[in-house]
Amino acid sequence: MAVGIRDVARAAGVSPATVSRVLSGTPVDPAMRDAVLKAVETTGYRPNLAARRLRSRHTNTIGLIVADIRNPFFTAVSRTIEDMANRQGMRIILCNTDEDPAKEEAYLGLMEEERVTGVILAPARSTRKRPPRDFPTVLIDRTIPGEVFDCVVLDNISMADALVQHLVQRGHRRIAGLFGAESNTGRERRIGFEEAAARLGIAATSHAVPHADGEAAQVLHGILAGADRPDAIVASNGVMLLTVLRELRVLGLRVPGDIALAGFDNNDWMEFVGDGLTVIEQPVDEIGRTAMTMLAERIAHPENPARKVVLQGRLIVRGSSAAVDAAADMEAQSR
Amino acid sequence: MAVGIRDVARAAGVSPATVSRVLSGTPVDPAMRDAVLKAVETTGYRPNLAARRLRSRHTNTIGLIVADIRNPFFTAVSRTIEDMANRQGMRIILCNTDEDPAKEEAYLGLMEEERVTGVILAPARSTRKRPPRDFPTVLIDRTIPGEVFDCVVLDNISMADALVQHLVQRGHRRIAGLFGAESNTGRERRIGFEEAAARLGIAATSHAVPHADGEAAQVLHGILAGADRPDAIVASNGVMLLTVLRELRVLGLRVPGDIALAGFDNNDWMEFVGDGLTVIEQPVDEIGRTAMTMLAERIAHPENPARKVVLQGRLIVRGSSAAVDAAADMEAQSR
DNA sequence: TTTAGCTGAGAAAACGTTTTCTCAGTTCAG
DNA sequence: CTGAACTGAGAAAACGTTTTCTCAGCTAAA
Repeated sequence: MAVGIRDVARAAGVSPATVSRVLSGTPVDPAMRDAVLKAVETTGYRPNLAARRLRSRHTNTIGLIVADIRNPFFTAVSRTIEDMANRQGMRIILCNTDEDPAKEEAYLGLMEEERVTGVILAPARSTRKRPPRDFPTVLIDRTIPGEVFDCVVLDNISMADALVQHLVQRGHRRIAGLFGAESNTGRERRIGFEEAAARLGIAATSHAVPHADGEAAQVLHGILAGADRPDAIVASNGVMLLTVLRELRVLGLRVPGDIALAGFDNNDWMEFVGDGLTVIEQPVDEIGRTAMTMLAERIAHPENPARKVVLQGRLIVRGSSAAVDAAADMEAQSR
Repeated sequence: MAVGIRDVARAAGVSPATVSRVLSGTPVDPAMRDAVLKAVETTGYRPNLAARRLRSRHTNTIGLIVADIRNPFFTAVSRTIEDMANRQGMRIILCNTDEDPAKEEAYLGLMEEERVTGVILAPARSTRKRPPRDFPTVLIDRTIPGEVFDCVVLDNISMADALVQHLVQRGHRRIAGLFGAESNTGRERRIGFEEAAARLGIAATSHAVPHADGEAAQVLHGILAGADRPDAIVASNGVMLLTVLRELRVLGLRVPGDIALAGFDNNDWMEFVGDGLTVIEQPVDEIGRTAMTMLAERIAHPENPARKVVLQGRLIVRGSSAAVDAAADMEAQSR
């Protein structure tokens, strides 16, 4: 029933080894080559990848482990990675951890059983220590505290700083920042936020927002309904930004009329809420490409020291006074 | 170096076959069982999935082929599918076709080489004929014209109808519909749109919008800048909806003040643009679950006739007059 | 007690490739 | 012209499992 390499060999009048050689590009007598290719055609032969992987000991498979593919940041990075992998004849196995270290652990174990060529991992928030594995790994989005690892991350401190700077430039003086406390990403953004506020001498307060959605709204309610309401909010990630929007609507506050709002991660709809949301856009494409490249280099040179690549994001200014800001920027620069 | 099943067998003082039996749950003497499990522990044994797949002839892998994982509809469905698959000990291979039939074809070929257990496929727009494959397949989102196949799709006609009905109920009388002409999904939604308009006796015009983004904007411009501008627009999918929003902003038209806008596919940000966008929400979770279930049934009963499952969406009414509508609905129902 | 049937575990085959080994036929230097 | 080195393709081994085969030791029926 199923046609194997020996059937092709028989049809072409050669040995299975020769068929294998033709298929893998090893130089072979042209006449034989043609006969084999024709036999492949007529028999409808399809190589069995499981057998190939078992014998050849490379799987051409990379594992991609993220918290949740529905997070647009991960979606975008995944897409770039899948594209690159496909072009290199590689397969992607996609895994969602839901920020659960146990699930992450289970998937990493699975990757070992798959004998993957490598793994690109966005660690769960609370991952503390990465047990050494048998495969090369590149971290994206987050690092693991105290561990030196190949990773490609955003320059969170600078980007948060840029956001504050922008808001101050727009005239805001009472800025509240909402940050996740459990990931290094959230912590770094908070540092950048606080440093910028201190440097610019404004009254900014940063808050650690619990991950549970209900609690986040509660914290937020306290901030917004309090005595001196901030005139601008910085949200540390996409989920938080939506939570803020929801709470603002509950309180009947308009953006940007009553309060300004800025955040991280750009999405195609952001130009349409209010007068447009100002955000830091992550270089998702570059992150994906860099991760794949680093993985390839790690595979080629297992003994090289770990590298940390820190990429810059892009401030996307939106809103009614965008033109004004641009003018101010130019003026500032010409000085 | 690498520890195999024979190493475990040696450590446990049993034969490799027994180790295999323990691991696969075949009943085995409890004492031996414990010895094997301990040996697995101490040796750090990890089964080699390639070998297991080769010998056992099932891969526990399902292929998931979509146009673009960045489309939130596919993202959501993928997530559900990955979850279910994981729970059943199955792996997912993710493929993006970019609506390119050649890429789709290549990926289907790849799935054969992987000897996948089955495939869940969202056909490319222009896929006309599906060559028979060696694996069970379930289609999602779109069908293939003239082919009878297991598939799970939205009741596009009814849903488009519901959208028109809703807009008319809100007092709109000149509705323009924008539909993709190349997919059966777009065509069905157009039919529902036109049927509803005819039945309700309103002046609705439906347009086939080319896929290329530039052209779409151009067509749209013609519609919106024309003599009698429609008072409501129905966008057949998420991409088109964003194109409309963009064009409306270019023309300085406000939603819903100057013109109403409704569409397909619900997203978490839609409550924040204008007074909220009214859409048909697809039952993404149910689509994913159904697809997986159908795949399992197809595998169990290869000879059963193909089934087409048509699911209903949910009309999510948003916007300033939502309360008014709800009242109107209740009144209508009490009659 | 004898023996037919059953049970459970080890031995060996099998899965479909790639890779190593081998060897006949060539080439080329001395 | 001889023989050493090379070339290219077939034969056979190997990859790490699961499954089939086999057989010793039991159980239970006659």
